[in-house]
Amino acid sequence: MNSLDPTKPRSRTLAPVDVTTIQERVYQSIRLGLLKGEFLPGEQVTIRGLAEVLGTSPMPVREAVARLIAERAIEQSGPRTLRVAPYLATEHENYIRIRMQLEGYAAERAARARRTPTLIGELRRHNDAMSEAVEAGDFEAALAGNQAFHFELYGGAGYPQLLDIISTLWLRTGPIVASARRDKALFARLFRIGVRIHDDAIDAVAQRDGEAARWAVNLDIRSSHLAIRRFYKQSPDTASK
Amino acid sequence: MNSLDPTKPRSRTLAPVDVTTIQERVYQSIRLGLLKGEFLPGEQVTIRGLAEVLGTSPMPVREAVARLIAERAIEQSGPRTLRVAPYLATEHENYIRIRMQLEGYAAERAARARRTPTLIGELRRHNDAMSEAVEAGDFEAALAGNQAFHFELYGGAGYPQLLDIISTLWLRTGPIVASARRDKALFARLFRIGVRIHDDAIDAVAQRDGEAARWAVNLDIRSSHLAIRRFYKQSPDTASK
DNA sequence: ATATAAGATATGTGATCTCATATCTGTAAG
DNA sequence: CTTACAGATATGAGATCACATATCTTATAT
Repeated sequence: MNSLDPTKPRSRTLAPVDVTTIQERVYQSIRLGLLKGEFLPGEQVTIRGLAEVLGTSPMPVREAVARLIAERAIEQSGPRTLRVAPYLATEHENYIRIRMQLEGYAAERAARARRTPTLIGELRRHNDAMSEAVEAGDFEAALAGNQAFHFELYGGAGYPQLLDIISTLWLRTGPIVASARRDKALFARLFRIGVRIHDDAIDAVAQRDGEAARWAVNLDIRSSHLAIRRFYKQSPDTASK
Repeated sequence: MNSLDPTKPRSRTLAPVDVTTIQERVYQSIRLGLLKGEFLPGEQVTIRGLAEVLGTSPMPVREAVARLIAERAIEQSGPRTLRVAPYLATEHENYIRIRMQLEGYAAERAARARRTPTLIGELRRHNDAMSEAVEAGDFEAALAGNQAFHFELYGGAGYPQLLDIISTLWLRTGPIVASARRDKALFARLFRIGVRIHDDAIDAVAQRDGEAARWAVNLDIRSSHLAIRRFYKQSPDTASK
């Protein structure tokens, strides 16, 4: 009563098939694209266009876009027009302040949490990867490393709900940060500073100093914000339009 | 060249028609229902069912629901099943902590902001309305008054983005708080305490004491949380199921 | 009376079609 | 060469249809 059980076909090496909905995969795909900087702030998108690029029909894209609109990553700029959230100086500054509150809190909690040893190892790993990527000029990898570092840290706080909210904030600021990588020099400088601040954050976690961890993260966010602001000040053409 | 301009028909008393999309109105309607406690935590909903109640086709509801899923107000509990976010003790506790951070911050900023005089008047008005509603036993109005008070206060901080995030958090905890009103006694007690704490918050704003405002709001959230937790502990049948 | 299986129903997902209208394109007039 | 207008195109919104399958009903057999 094993290979003859009709309810469970005899096991072959068939890999389990992906049963997630198309809508879900479309959503994740666009989300990743936003975080990787494959969209410019303010860039117009169309449902049919995305559907064609992703190789599906408009239907699943519509619902994925609806979700992204709810997360304020995409917005309706007119009666029949969708665009990636544009860069608006004061609005962005507001998001930065909120991020400092939330991510600072997450870092503080992570530093004071239990299982810091493994966490520290992971943080070091991500930061090293980021550092190497920056020196190698691989900005895409540096961006990914930076993101991995932050979410590893915040994940250490131990509540998924907080991570979830923070990630939607990254979704909004993602295209803005990522598009600034076109200024190679600025980006390299920004990331080198980032690596050093991350080291401070790691030390803070190692010493279980919540206050210092919060401070380091806030410095990281703030310094990144200043660089971004300068970038958009000198080339405002990619802004709202 | 006034009443003969064909581009602008001569003005009558015709009220401008509502041009918002059905989807948007459906979304707002469900959202309000969630905040007013017209849905129980964990309650199953169907797209076709909502469409019928709202008098539209399933299409607009689908996208509205997609948005609410992104906001974690509705979730998919199975392959083809949607439900209002259920009450889960630890998850709810996490949201409470996040709310204390964010709403405390908003209150602090509001207290330190400029135009406090008019703000204080509005806050008093909402709190009085809430108080009267509680004594009259009109819990729906009390709930609305409480909500109005909080958002008036947070709005005083002066950034819409923060208000936006807080409101999605209320959307998640809304059905949980609202459904607890079935215990009349508990609810009355909870709200009487709330009114007093609001008074403290108003005083803090009047004295521009940011720290005190944060403290008052956090106390309000915490005390509400404790009451809710007790309610669900004594009647866990309405929980996740 | 209970348990099992077959049939019916309900439901989210996806595709396709229609529609009103905003936007683009090209041509002709000034 | 510029401008204005008409036609064509593109786009989001909504409706309808189709489908796979989970869930509920019902009937039958033990």
